[in-house]
Amino acid sequence: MEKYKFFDLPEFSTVKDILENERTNYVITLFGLCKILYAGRASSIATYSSRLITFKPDGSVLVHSNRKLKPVNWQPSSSEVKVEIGDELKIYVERKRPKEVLEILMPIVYYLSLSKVDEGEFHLFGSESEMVEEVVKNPELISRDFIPLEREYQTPFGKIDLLGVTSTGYLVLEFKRAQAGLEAVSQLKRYVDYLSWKGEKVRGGIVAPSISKSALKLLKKYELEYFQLSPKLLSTIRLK
Amino acid sequence: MEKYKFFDLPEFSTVKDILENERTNYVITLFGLCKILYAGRASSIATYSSRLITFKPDGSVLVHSNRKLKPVNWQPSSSEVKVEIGDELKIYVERKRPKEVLEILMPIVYYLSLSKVDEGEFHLFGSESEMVEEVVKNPELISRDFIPLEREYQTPFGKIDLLGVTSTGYLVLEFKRAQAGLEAVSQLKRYVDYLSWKGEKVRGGIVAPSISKSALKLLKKYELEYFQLSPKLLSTIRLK
DNA sequence: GCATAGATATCGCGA
DNA sequence: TCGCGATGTCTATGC
Repeated sequence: MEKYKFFDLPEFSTVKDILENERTNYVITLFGLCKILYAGRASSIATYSSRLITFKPDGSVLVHSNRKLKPVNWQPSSSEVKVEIGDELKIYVERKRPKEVLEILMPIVYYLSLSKVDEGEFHLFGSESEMVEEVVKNPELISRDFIPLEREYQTPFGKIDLLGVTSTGYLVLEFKRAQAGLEAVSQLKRYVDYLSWKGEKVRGGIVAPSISKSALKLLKKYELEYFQLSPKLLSTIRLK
Repeated sequence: MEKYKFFDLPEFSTVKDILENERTNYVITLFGLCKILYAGRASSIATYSSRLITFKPDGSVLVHSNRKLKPVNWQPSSSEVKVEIGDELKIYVERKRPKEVLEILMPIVYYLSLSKVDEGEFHLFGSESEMVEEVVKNPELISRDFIPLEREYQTPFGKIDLLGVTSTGYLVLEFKRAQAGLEAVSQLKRYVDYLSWKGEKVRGGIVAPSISKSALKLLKKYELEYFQLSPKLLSTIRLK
């Protein structure tokens, strides 16, 4: 199988044939004029304009304009693609659950390319779960008397990142890899409320590299605590 | 200016020249073998693999594998691109704040394309703010005695979607365009707590098309309310 | 520039 | 399948 193929100003029939028969083998890119209708969880219209459209083997579809990271329109993986030929090329991308349809109308396709794209290996460092691991290994990062009990402790109102005990009772820890905001405090409060309702003696703390001023204010109103800790990045990758 | 250009197995010098001189005019797509290092808010390594790399005029960069919607690596708009030629082609994409670097190493570029992509018009229907508008116009959707006072009412602990009054006092409404979960309840509780601390008589309600079981349970624990309402989609766009 | 919250969020995980 | 929460979330908006 070739690494890639390229079609200059392809006929509609060529595009239809390729989208129907090669979609699961190649990443297919169309560049052309298109109008896009979307209906599903929301609905949208994108008027005729030159855009780049990408179809992936898993059924993902992305429609990109000339700016920003996010596509103008899209369809997540496990979508089905159907093509009809009329005055325009009509491409329907349908997703079953939730039921959503993307309708791509193209009066002209400037080019089409097929690329044999692979998955490759990928490793990320500096996630929230790595911070939790760090504290489990070194509980004294929180306090001298902190003993971790359970990660991802299930409550009826969500999972506690790390539940432990100190000399004064339970300690609920909510971790954030970036600055903690109001949302983090509300989330922690929810878990602490639950244990309190159960009659437990419980404290709660946010573990994050920083916390916003209003989040800190709210934290204090709720009588919760803040522990400063940053995620560890991979030492071999460095900013110049 | 041409609508697009295509280069089969371009020399490194050609890729460098184009990335340096045409990046603000065209959306540039590279298909080739690449290894990717990222360092910034987190850090990551993506091992050598065939991927599609897109550079947009605003500085956005996307690296796509063969599956899923989200790029493997990326850099948001306002990033700078630098190219160096050695044994491999080295592309550095740097973002100032937060300081982040993407390092793309390519032993081979299979093809390069330049596409004159436009922005186009875009309209979306069915957002949360449309639901708020609907309730402001028809307050009886909430209750006979509900009078809306202010949208996006600022508190020190976040914005209230819609603040109003009923015969029993203030009513804080938190809207969700999709099913409300625990997070929505915690958010609402935060606003209600604030007004309570101020000494106001206040009720709170979630306005959403549905609510999860545990969220409903938490809502009742907190003595908050639920109002069923769905976002309106554009009637001219219909699922078949 | 900072913070807050929405999003067709997407995605992975666990029950 | 559903629900929940992290995400290098991104993005728009208001202060």
